Amino acid sequence: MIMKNEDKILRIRHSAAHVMAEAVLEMFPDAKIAIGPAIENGFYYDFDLPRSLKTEDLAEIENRMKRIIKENHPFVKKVVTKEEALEFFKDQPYKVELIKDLPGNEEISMYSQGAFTDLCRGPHVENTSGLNPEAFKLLSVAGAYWRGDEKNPMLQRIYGTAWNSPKELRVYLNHLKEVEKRDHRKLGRQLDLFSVHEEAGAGLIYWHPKGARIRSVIEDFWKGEHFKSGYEIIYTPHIGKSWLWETSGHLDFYSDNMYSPIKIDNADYYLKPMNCPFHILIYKTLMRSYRDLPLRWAELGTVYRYERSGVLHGLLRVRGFTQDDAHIICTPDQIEDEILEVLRFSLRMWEAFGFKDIKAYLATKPEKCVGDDKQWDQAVESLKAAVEKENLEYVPDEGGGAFYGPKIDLKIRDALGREWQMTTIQFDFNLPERFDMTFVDHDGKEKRPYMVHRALLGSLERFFGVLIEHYGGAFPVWLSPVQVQVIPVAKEFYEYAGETAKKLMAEGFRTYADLSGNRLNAKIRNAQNEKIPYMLVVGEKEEAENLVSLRDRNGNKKNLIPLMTFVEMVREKIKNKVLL
RNA sequence: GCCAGGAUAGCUCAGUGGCAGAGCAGCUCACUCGUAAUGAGCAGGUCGUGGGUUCAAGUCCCACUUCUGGCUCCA
Repeated sequence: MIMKNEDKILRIRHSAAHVMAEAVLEMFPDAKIAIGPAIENGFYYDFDLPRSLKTEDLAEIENRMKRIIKENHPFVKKVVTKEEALEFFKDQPYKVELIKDLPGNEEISMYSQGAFTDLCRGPHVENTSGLNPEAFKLLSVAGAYWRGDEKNPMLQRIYGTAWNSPKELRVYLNHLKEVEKRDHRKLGRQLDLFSVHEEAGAGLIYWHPKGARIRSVIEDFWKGEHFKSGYEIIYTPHIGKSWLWETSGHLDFYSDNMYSPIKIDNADYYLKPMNCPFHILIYKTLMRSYRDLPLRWAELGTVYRYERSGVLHGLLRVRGFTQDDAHIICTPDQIEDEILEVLRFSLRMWEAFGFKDIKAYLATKPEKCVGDDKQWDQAVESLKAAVEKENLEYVPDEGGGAFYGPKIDLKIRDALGREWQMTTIQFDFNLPERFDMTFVDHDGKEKRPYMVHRALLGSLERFFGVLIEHYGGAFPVWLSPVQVQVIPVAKEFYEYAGETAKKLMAEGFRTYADLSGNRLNAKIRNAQNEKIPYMLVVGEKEEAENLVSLRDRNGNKKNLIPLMTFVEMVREKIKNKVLL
């Protein structure tokens, strides 16, 4: 039998989950088993156990799994009726629930290996010997609600990873190590980029000078690109009275994510969780003609959203963040061009920051929604047309749109192959209605404009987190907080080093001279650890003829070159936004 | 919020009921030192917070805060 590789690895992982369940049942004969699917890179199984598992238990489960694998049990499939299945699993309440929920026409099958039988659609490897006892590893124990619903009991989930060969397992474990090394929280501290202060509030980010330098470069670039692309930039307040949020509907459908109000002069003010209502108020300060549209208004708008304490995560999940937000307000016949242009803009942005692998997710009309079918169709069509024109791979999510409009989300793949959802381009049929936005059309009649909400980078915090991990802290020169470190070989050359740094600063570079008491080797090492792109070593030879000796962070050297040659070279690299 | 595991010097971590430790970073001093750590010395902690058990608590118990890995959700 020939099977595709993907199919084979799924069988291995799914079978590993069954073997794990068998091992756990050996240790806890009264355990209730829930579900155990194959997932990306591995598998898990959920159990209801008499006691909580410790990390040490994983080793024992692993050993039992190895033994079971070596015992060479075939995986045997058996097709049963619903009644037979219910009878067989009568002591397994989770299985009973699953069986009861199976549609009547579906074939019900069970798979057995050795002493273990599970309700399962399959497929599996033919025999436990199809698993390599040295090519899997149990990774962690975690809590997980039965069927992902927090009203249900919490089960214990064991995560594992399984591969074709021990070598593949080693590669994957190394990948995990690399992920850990690049963790933005770790690099954020090592490179002195940002911090979070528990005593001052979780999920709130402090940007240190070096992180803020990067942010400032990002913001400048972002603003420039927006002006070039026909956007205006606006600024709006951080709080708004309850009238605003009642009108927008946020107090009805978004209040779980909003903070309690602040009382000012007997009125309730809320921290903004979104920028849209503010932008709309600006729109409504004038009568708008079709001649004024499209309007493209962007804001680096800082919003605050309540996130449950358990989900906060470094820069990637926070309670206060700055969206690179914009609203496009246009007439129905402008919408297709506008969407295409936003998408192109977004792709240009990602390219500039070094991300090339991008996938689109298109979410269409859900059952419950506002707006009429014609609007939805046109909106979805314009989204589809745009991704197709750009030859972007896209995954449709039928019925996955919000009640107020369809959207495209872009997921970008980073250097480690992980996908991050960043860009969102979202129609809104709700707010124009609620705020009674209008424009005067050719015929002199007031009509409702289309509104599109979009964030390209998503939020600056989250984007920065992804950027740090993508580059492992070694940013391209144009983004590096320090671009050039001037390193004198001994005290007598400190003056020349200082002058050199001053000249570079005058040329617009971010640069320092290392005038510490350290020795040359230590200075190089420090610059290297800070991942500074360029080091200029200066000593007697350099000072005599106004030269510098270049060493980049990859260790490449170019000795005794004129300072201006270096300046021209780096200027080119910055212009082209290359790594080094 | 829920499940599990953590919180000890600025950082990384050791310390299993009996005098709070190490390395790095910091500070001081010495060293004429060419591409990834020069050496010596000094200083640094209410052991996350509050309560309890004990002759004695970093260590055991309870509550809270917060972090990590998940569940749910999302920029």
